[in-house]
Amino acid sequence: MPVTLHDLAREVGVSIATVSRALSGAPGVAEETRQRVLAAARAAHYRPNVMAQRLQKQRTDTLGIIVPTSSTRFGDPFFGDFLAGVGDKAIEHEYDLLVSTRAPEADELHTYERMVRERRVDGLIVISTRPHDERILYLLEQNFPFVAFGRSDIDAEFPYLDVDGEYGMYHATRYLIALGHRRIAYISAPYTFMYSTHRLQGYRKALAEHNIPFDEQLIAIGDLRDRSGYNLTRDFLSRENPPSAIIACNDWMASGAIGAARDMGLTVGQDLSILGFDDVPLAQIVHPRLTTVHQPAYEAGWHICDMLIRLLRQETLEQRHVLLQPELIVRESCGPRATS
Amino acid sequence: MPVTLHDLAREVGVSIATVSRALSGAPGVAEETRQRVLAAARAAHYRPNVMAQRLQKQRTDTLGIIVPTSSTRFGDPFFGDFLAGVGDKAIEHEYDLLVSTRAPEADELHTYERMVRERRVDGLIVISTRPHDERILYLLEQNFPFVAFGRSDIDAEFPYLDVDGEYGMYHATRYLIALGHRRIAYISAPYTFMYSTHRLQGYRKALAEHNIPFDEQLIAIGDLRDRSGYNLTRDFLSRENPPSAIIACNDWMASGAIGAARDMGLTVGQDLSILGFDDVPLAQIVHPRLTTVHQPAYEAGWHICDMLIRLLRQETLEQRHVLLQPELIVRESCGPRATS
DNA sequence: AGTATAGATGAAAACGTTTACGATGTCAAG
DNA sequence: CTTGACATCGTAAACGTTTTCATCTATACT
Repeated sequence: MPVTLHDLAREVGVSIATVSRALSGAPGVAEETRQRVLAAARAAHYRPNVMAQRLQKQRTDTLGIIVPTSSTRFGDPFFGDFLAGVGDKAIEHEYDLLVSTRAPEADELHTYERMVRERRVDGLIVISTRPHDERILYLLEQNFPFVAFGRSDIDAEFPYLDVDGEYGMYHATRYLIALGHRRIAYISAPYTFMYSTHRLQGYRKALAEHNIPFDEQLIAIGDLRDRSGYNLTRDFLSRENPPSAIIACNDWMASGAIGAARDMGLTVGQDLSILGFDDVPLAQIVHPRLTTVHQPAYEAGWHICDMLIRLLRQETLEQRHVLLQPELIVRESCGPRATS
Repeated sequence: MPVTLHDLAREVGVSIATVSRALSGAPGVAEETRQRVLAAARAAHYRPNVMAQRLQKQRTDTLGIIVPTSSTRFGDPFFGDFLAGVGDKAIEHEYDLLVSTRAPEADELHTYERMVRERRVDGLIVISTRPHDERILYLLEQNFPFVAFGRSDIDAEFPYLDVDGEYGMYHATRYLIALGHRRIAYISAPYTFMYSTHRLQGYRKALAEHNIPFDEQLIAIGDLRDRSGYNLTRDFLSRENPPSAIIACNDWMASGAIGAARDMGLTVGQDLSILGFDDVPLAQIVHPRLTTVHQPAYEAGWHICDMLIRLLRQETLEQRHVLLQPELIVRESCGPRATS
């Protein structure tokens, strides 16, 4: 039913080859003919069949991203912003964006194979990288174009963009130290995320620089949700020698920590300092407003997508490894150590 | 380079038609041949070229959803959850999910045309419906399969799933009235969203039932962000006869309202009652925890996607119009009217 | 006038599938 | 032995493009 090149060709009285050339702007067609074709196309509301184009061109003009919905990550506004950045960039260059949630029961690599082997997409964006990331190893092995959001510790080079978690945590920790804190608890993200390690590094580096011994007891691992921030904070605060400050690996856990402190009768920002990571909108809503490390989610998505598109177009990337330096946003949840 | 049907055919010594039949499970191929083909396919790691299949079948096996990134909606975790529900359902039935952000400068309908006329997707999910929704009119006119999240006021029937905002607001308002409140301010969403009207209806209905006159002065329109909730609340509270309760059309504005009340020295839940809508994770984090109307975002996305797939498979929908009744979640942000 | 050249066009192959149709072979019933 | 039914398989068309190559015409040059 929809109008095809063939229809237009018959209409105008030329061959489909000429129509194709006229519409694509290819050289080798008389200006007068081109105008006739364009007029006919407009009149008939012609639109190309993209599937036919894709089969012919052996390109899908589609980018893919696979997100685990089971994890906490999808409901996180950080992710929504990231995706918005990716999407805006993609459409700017007329790429489609295929978002696939990972079927929970299925093997994760199976989802990647589906994308790669069945040629559903031209390139992939890999998010929340992990140590020894098998997805990256697979894509490298298949020689499939991708850009990762985050680094990994595998023994191979690949293009990525990452927010420098070590840098961010280093400065956050220094900030707390400058405020007089010495016992700073740290609520980490699970070590299955590569960034956990980096951020912890920054924390340790700042401590070391100020000759504060690293205390294993002050490290806890949360699940990124506010509930675990709450529980772990209650745990920390009920010890005999409680910390005077707590750093959480994301704003949700930090917000949970604020709730715990409040429930235990402490004034956050005075009796206890709490510092987050991400700077999601929530950070400005909780009371007191959260001092945190800002991750430019939208920009990161935008930039990664840009890198991937350049990769696909064979343009040389000026930088295959981008490390963004996050900024510490000082609000009200941290203060000088209470002199008790 | 990748292996095709043709390669397999040559390998096994049969025609590509037989190979195709064997792989697809179609009848008319000897069991012994089928096994040989399957073995060869496995050995060669054969995967079909989906673009070729799509061109041939005239189906894309892809669902589309278009999201405006400029609006506040994308960063909203509500939307992330919704999308997760859609994505999980889609992959369950082996559909791809195409997520397109609307190019901000471009005409919105242009994005829909791209999807429909160029046959990028088999069906669409239309979100945040509006009064006289031109997108719906367009899809109806093109006879293109879609399911809407939300109703509209246009003069035509179409399949949708909606959360009954009138029901939700009606019960929320009744709840406040039962607590003794009479002057209940209402921070609406912009009327460009269809649900704004419904929710306001529920509010008015509850008032009318209790013979409380509707006061235009108590209605304000926010932009869904916490900032506007904050500003409008300060505005309400600085009047000579301030309301004793405030309903906001989403949790973000409600959270902003909580901040404003706090800044003005009021204790939320005692001096002032605040009620939200959506029940995003934030609602449990703010202090006091927000009494709000729960919208099942994930389930809604899941269900809508299910409806769309059934539509595409020509199965008859048991219900073309689904109205979910949201539940009031009572927490701590509302209390009896202060007897001053 | 003859010929080289450039520009415009069409025929046809190709992309990798699915499927309608026809051909072949086998076997049982008449 | 003939006939029909059935199972199996191959041929070829189709899906709607893009692109290579050959053809044709008109112009310009010798």
